[in-house]
Amino acid sequence: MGAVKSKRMPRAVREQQMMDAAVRTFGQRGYRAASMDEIAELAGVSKPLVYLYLNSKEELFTACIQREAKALVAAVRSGVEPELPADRQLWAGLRAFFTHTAKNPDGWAVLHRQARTHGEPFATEVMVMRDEIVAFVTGLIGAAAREAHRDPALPDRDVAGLAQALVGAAESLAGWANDTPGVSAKEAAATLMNFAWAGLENLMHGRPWLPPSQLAGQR
Amino acid sequence: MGAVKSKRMPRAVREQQMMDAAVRTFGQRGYRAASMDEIAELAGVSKPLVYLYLNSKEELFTACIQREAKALVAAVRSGVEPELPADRQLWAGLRAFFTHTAKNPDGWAVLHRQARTHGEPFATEVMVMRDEIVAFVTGLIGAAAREAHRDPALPDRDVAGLAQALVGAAESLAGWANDTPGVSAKEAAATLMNFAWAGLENLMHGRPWLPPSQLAGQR
Amino acid sequence: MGAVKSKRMPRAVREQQMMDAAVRTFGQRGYRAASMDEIAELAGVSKPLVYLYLNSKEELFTACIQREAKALVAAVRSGVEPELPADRQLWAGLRAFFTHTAKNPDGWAVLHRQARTHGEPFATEVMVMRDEIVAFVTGLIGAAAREAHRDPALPDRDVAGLAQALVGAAESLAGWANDTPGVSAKEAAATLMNFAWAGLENLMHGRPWLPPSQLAGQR
Amino acid sequence: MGAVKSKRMPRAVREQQMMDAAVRTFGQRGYRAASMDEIAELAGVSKPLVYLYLNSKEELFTACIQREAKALVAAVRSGVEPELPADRQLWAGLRAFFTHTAKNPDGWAVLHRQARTHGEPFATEVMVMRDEIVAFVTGLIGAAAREAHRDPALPDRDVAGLAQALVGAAESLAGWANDTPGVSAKEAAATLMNFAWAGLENLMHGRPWLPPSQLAGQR
DNA sequence: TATGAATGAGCATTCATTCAT
DNA sequence: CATGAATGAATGCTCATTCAT
Repeated sequence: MGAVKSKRMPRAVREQQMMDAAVRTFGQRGYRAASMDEIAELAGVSKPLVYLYLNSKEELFTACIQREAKALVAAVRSGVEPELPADRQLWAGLRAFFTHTAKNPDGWAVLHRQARTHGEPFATEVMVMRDEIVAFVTGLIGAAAREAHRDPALPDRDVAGLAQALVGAAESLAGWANDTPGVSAKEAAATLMNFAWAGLENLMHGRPWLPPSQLAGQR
Repeated sequence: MGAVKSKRMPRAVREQQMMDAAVRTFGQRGYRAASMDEIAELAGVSKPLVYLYLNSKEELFTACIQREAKALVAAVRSGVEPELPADRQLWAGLRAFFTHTAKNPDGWAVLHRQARTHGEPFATEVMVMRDEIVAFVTGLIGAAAREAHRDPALPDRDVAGLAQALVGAAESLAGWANDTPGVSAKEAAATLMNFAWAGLENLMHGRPWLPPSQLAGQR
Repeated sequence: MGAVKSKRMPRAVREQQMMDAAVRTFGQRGYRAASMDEIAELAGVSKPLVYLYLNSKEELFTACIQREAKALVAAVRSGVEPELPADRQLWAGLRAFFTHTAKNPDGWAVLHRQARTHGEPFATEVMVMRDEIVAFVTGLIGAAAREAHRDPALPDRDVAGLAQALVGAAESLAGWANDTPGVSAKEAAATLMNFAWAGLENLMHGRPWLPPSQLAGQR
Repeated sequence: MGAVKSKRMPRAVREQQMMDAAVRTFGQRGYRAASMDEIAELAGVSKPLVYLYLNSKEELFTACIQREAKALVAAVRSGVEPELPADRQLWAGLRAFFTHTAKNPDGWAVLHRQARTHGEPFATEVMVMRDEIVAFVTGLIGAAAREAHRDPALPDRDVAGLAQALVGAAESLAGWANDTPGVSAKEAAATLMNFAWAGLENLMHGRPWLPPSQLAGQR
């Protein structure tokens, strides 16, 4: 199960082993509670080698964040076919997302829990990736709205808020699916589609929910 | 700006000062990175006094979690009138929630980010509170479904998933509203209602979104 | 069993309560490990009062040593009748000694274990008392030697060494008797008399044990 | 006087240096009063290195106790020739004992004063060694009793008490010899043999000292 | 007489980080 | 390429001691 301990491996391989160990340790213990000793031991190398390759705890953590972020974005992207209608794209993206986070719980913990918890400069790293995903979702919602021939279009600001809500719900459900035995990636995706898409459709077709004070005039 | 440094205060007062400082420090730095020295200094007292009153870092953190959880639940409760229809109850609850988290960003950070990130025994404390809120939302969705004379009723399991998604989205939007200048509590609440309620209504009236493979037969 | 907690007691009484608590705590925990908090609590008073009456931990410990030393010497003295022959005086003294140490294990622990373990200035306090007892025993041995019409007399230096050995053996047996269930004061005293007196008699009558190198000429 | 401060020594050597420093510090100050800072400084290393090699203050103290106990037992053992008659074995053992304690006053203080004073788990460590020595002495007394064709034999319980007294006297004399200038190991051993052996011989030949109440019938 | 409130100083322990080989 | 040896700088926690009432 553990990596076979062998000497003289190429640098790239060793680096990946170290980062595997680091992601696991950071994901489970958190940034502060993870010790370089533990990471080095788990990676099967000496501590100075970790420093030789990755310079410092901070850089190591940053490298982990970047690697995991890249992997997550790649997974979502590779699940989506841009030709399909918006809801099927979203459905595919969510399934890829929940599948990836379920298969990489430590990586997901690093991105979602640890990186955002331990302040600058780590939070920024994740924000870049998150914004990329938010932009993708924003694009989908906009496209759907256009498909629905909605006129006037949903204000950009509203679209942004909805995308944030959707991505937030997805993040939260990912944690829930990982922590709740018996919840599959597909089920989590379906729950979210049910929760979100029908609501989005109503919006797109000009049937928003309105606060009570505005009920009189508009509903 | 800071409280006037005065000596010899009754224990109850000092304890609140210490916990204020602790919530702020824990919320911003995280459990591990926060030092008792910093907390004591921010509270304007010496470290031994913090230990005399609050015993240990762990107990102090737990006390913070409990105080903030109680305050949040109380805020949401006091915003809701149980006589109103389900959507207006939810609307009121969300406004109270976003208002409270906006006014207590550090308390919210302690509950949402730090407590859940730093493992047992802290996570459990928050779970109790969170489950209470999830149960409240679950009740609302169930009530709404009954009001809509839905038959057959939404399966319990689906309701649970939806409640999780809604609460998760709310938690995420709270962070977003806190971090994005110009987003008011009311706006966040409206975004979430729009996102969630219309979708819930579709579900309640038996119009779920269905994955592509089932489209042929069911839609 | 514990002291009844009542306010406004005369100083002398309070002081004794504090010293009782202190002797017990010092005896069981040791000088360093005993905390003023624990002593004050055990005495049923507040810490500042302990300081008001006894000034400092060091003075408190010294006071304990002196009180217990006085009590021990008084106990031994009161058990001895100076008219009796030397062996019966010693026998009476030893019984009184073992009886007292058995009834005051904490006091004895303070004197024998703690005071001598924690360096100056405490060791000196005990030495004064110990030397008094050694002098008493030295006197007895000398008297016995004269009774035996020993001529030439035992050299003073030998007598001193023997007294040291006897007192040391007594101290050690006191600990042994306290720690070994079922060993009475009388039994400990008898063991020591058997061990010591017969040997002393041989010496007094000019039949010393001699090291091997001197055997040829003297035995 | 002090060892030349040199860096980069093999672990085994450094460990001995640390334990030398620890024995000295613990012996003079006591377990609680000794600080790891002081030990590290005396050993000429930094504190983390002490922890790296010896894990904790408690383990360090235990390691000291075990090292010193082993050394003391080895010293006594190597001084004894099992072929000799009992009194000469005892004489040889005592000389070895007093010689060793005189050469290692701090080690002896650790074993005799500090370890037994500071409760579990340290006291147990010393007890093991002490019981070994008591057993050795018990064996000698028993052998001597048989050599003396004593019949009926001395009861086991009496032999045990005598061995305790002898070992206790030896321990006490070791402290006395260390603290009293001009008392050699040989002298201390001779004093104890004089004090003890002649008395033992009386016992072995059936001439015990009896308490006054029993004099009438038995002497 | 008696105490609740408060602290300066110290201690065991840990950790990220660097040399010398 | 790889590591055993080593440390400066915190950090959680405790304790003897004092002050204001």
